[in-house]
Amino acid sequence: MLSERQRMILNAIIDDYIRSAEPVGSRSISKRGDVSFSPATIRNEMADLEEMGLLEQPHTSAGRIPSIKGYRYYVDHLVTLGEIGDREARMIRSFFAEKMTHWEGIIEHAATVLSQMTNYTSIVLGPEMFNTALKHFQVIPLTDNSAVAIIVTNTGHVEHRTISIPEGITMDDMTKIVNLLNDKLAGVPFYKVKSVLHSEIAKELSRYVERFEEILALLEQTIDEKQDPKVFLSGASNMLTQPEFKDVDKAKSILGMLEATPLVVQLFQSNPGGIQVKIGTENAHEAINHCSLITATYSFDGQSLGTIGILGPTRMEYAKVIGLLDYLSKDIVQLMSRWHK
Amino acid sequence: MLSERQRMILNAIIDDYIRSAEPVGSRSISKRGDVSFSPATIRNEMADLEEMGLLEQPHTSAGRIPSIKGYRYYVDHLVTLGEIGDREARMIRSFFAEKMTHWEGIIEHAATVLSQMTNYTSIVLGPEMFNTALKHFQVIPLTDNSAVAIIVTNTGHVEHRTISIPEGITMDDMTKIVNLLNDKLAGVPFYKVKSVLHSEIAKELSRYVERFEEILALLEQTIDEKQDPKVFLSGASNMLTQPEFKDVDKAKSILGMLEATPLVVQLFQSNPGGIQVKIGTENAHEAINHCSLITATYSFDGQSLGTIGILGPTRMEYAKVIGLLDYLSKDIVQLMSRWHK
DNA sequence: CTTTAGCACTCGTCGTAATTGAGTGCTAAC
DNA sequence: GTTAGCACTCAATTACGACGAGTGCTAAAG
Repeated sequence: MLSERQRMILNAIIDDYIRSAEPVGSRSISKRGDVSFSPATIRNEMADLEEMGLLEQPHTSAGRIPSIKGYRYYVDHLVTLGEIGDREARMIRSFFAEKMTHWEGIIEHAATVLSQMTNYTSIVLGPEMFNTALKHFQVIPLTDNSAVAIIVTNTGHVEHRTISIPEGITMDDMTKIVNLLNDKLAGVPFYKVKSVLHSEIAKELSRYVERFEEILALLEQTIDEKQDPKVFLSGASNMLTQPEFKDVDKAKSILGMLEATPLVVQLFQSNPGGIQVKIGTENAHEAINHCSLITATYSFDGQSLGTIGILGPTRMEYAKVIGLLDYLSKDIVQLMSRWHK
Repeated sequence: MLSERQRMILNAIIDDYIRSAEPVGSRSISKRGDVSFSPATIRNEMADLEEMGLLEQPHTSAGRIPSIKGYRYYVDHLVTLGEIGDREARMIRSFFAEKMTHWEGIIEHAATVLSQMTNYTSIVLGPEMFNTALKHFQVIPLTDNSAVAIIVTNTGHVEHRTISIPEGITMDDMTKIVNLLNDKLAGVPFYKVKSVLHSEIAKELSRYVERFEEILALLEQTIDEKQDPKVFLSGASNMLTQPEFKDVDKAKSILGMLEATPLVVQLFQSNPGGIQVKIGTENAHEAINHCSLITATYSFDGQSLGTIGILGPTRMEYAKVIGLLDYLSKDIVQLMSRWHK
């Protein structure tokens, strides 16, 4: 348990360090308005805080910097969400003024705006198909032996793939099957599609169409294909602005990791919804052990539409970022429901 | 005009510099097997080459490095396309073994593979809709007042947008219009869509549907919407491997530029098809004045399907990259035609 | 006339040493 | 419990000399 004074000092140190990126000493804390004790007193408290593991010293004769545990305490107990600044308010307003054409577009654009507002990197994860339901399925012939298959989900998400059509299958057969699938599969969530296909549809289909297995297999594969969620990065170069990554090797390992979609997806796992903060080594990947990741999941009507994450150094402006993310998330949900009212 | 010996020396210097990233001196050239003259002789030639603007000296008492003009000469006259290495051959083979589901996917994946093979950054530009023709247009209702509009081009490219449906428009009217549009617009190239809409369709439509203008305006806007081509980056972090960008600021200005889609699109303008090399200041943007960009446009059936660019330092392995790009481009075209045979 | 050996000169790089100063911990006084 | 004073530590900065790679020029050799 921390005393009131200790909390003030911890707060002051973290604030200072977030601003300056340099170890902060007792003197500079003492000179701030809010903690009016002498450097010596503050030094004593600082030693205590260090013993508790909330602060650390890069070397003797340097000031203190917050430890992971220190940041954790700060985020959990100390941070007060800042007001949205003028500049931010303007950016958000113009964000909502733009015309949006896809779900993904909204989230992506939000991420771009966020990375500009914060000077950190933002990461967007597309929606998981898993929980959504099929709305419409269609095959559009392209040439004699190729076609485009299009899948629309109830959230308005669209997937498409080019498929090649086996020799001897007529477009007519294809259409029959696609129609039947639409009848039977509309509204079925994707995780059930496979079983419904086999239990209800296969038999019925056999009456209408010859060689139905072949076509069905093709379509099943088309609908069911697992794929990594789309990952969209914005402001990755902002990472290079941070003094902690002035060392190219560190920067490279982070940027390199961000380019590997599956690794990024891992970072976002265990997402209980709402806003979540992962600090330093709390993150799933070693490359960002000196970073913090703040994530927000946007859902509408109970279905996750995507996740936005802001990645910065552990010394990141938690108050600002959490505030923005929170604010924006409410606005986005509102926008979506107005759109879908 | 260069003498045979000068060309050999220039070639040797550039090769060396590409390998080592360090200014190369007369001695080290002389010690290579292929140019057996004394350092003094080579120094004389080097001074001449410098006078011609093909080489430059970072400072007195350093070796020479190639100038932009030097690289240009090298690329235009000296470079001999290397054979594809074992490792590369294997990667390309496994690339073609994977199952592809969209056009874009092929090009994107090719870019990923290229960036891994070369350790440079690869940039993919999606196809220009402009030249393609409409294959199919469809509107799929989502809720009472929203729908997904889907556009399929004759190249198998799919675009989609969510639109909101004005109060009082029935799905029935919508369907009628969409059907008519499909009849009339199928095969019409996009740059003509707008005029065809107005000249041929508007009048006919007025017979069927009330409030047709409103719907038509909506759909026109949907189909005609200009948008920047998709830009896809791969291996951007490879940039940080290059010793010339160990300075974080330089790296940041490059990566920052790569994140601005319109700027990247500019870089790719003036693309006559085939393989093109832009060296240093020949590039459209200052941020990559120390980079070279090698681009290849992939077309099939006369229509551009996308462009791949490889971005590296001016000191880049031209022979290897041009060779790979050339090789891959032929394979991709072949794959596409087999797919569409 | 071309090529090459020899040599003085330039200038960036590297390693070492000296200096500086921010910050601490401890002790003793308030 | 708080604070002033002081000795001590250690990273960062600066200064300096040695080193060496590489050049340009001159004069001799082919």
